[in-house]
Amino acid sequence: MLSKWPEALEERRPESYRKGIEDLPPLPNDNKYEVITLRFAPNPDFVLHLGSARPAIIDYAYKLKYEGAGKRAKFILRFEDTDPRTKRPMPEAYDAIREDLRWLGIRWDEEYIQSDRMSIYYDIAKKMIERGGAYIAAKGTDCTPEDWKKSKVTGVPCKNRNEDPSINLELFDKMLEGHYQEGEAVMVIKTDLKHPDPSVRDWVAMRIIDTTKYPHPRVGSRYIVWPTYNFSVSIDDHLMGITHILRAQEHSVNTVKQSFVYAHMGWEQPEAIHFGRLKIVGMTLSKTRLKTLGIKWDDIRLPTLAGLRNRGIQPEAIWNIMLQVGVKPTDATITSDNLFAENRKLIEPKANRYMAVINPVKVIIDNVQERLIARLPMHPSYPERGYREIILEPINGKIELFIGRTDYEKLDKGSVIRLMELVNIEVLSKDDVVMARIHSKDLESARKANAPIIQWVPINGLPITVNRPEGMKIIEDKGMAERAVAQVSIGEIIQFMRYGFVKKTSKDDFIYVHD
RNA sequence: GCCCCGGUAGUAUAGCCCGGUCAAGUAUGUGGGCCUUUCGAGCCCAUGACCCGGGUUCAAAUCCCGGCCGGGGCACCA
Repeated sequence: MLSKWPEALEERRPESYRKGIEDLPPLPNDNKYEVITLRFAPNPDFVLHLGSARPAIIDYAYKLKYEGAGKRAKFILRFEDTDPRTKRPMPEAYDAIREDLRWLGIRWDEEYIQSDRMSIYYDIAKKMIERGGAYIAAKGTDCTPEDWKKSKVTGVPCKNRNEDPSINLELFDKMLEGHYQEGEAVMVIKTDLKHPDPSVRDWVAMRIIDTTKYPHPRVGSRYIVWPTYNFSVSIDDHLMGITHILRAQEHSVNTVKQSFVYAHMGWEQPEAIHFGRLKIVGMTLSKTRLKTLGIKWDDIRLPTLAGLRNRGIQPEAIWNIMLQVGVKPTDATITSDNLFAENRKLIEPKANRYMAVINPVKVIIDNVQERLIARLPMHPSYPERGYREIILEPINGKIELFIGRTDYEKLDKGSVIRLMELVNIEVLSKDDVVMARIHSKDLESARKANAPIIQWVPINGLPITVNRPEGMKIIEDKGMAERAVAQVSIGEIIQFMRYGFVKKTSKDDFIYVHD
């Protein structure tokens, strides 16, 4: 079992994942299938976000679960890009999605792109017509697209529905040859004209898209006849041997629609499991809304995987959330605090501690005779990671340093505070700067005086900027950090004590991860 | 309007198919305590839920009916 884990995950905390995976309910009729085959089928019109990552993680979790139980299992990645007009694929999305999946520790056994498989869909379409499972509604025949639409309301089949397959095959060839413009001809699956759900009645399987006007980013204008979602999915799921389909509730009617393709072709329909919608309070998971924001898809304000990755969220945190939410058909509402709490558990032991102050205010400690030395642990729970020292030399009997604005505001004349690991001071006056004198040195005295313990930065600290997302805004927190922060490598997550976890992005820039 | 699918503590989830062991488990949150030179983590204690009404039954979170509430679908989108 453990050997099946991608290295990225194995390095971290495989036990907890394993536990979550074991707890997943078994898939229906799992004994019936020799190889449990699952697929993740994104539309490459955008990158993955928290909502679209759910089926990917759950599918992959099931693969691991069954492999762990000694059964064969397969995970297939399939790009569904059969609409160059209204859901135009984003050329960068193919690679971006692959990267998102790899970041999640997901590996796929096979990969397909639907726009490469057009001849397969044409082939099956012809077989469907031959078998009398589909017909063409076309301009200039006794069954125009308008007639077909009417037939769904009246229940009276339009003429081509009962025609000999050869007539419909001929019309289909005319579609392929370009005799018809957009909207002038469609191939329709015969279902049930009296079905209680009107959308199930004789639905469109093939339609014409003018790819000279809307070229496909991968195959350009090579094809004008395109399969619809339900048709291409039915075909691919069968041809790829998919045994179980896990998808959102919004697809439940599609299972009904697709059953007619399976019935006409004499194929066995895969098991479908539908789960409810995932909502994150305060974040939109609507692709169309995210796209219209006009900011890049990996921006730290967005709930895209790329955005979360840049923000400093660990892939395991996303796994944990998804496994907790599971596969129930009910909707689930989680908060970003849930995600941050999971992430905190993961980064807390790794992140070393440093001091930084936001909006610095100067403190002058007067009448200091000897130098002061602070010895700070890199991480209080792991003393073996070592310490660093900050030495403050008095100049003319004075030591100057910075504290943060919010701490400054809580001070009054006479307040006693402890500068962490350094000294206890008493405030003498408070103007643009704080004048203070040494009150005592040891921690016990600070406790006795009920002195708050605050972080500080020496006068020669490093200027820093922390970019802190708040809703759709990014707040720039400007401040100073102790010089040891210069040694932190780019990309590393550390904690600025009493402020929060931050990720270093350049010499003096940081991203606020969460508190 | 029509057609599906749901409703267990603040949130998430287990239990429901196969009624009793459920005066409902777990996680997280919240309150309190311990620990700790930040925060967090950790440990201990506490808090808190079966949508409502009928029915079946010796017995209902679990089965049936009705209501209410929520979600989804009703495309030549996926």
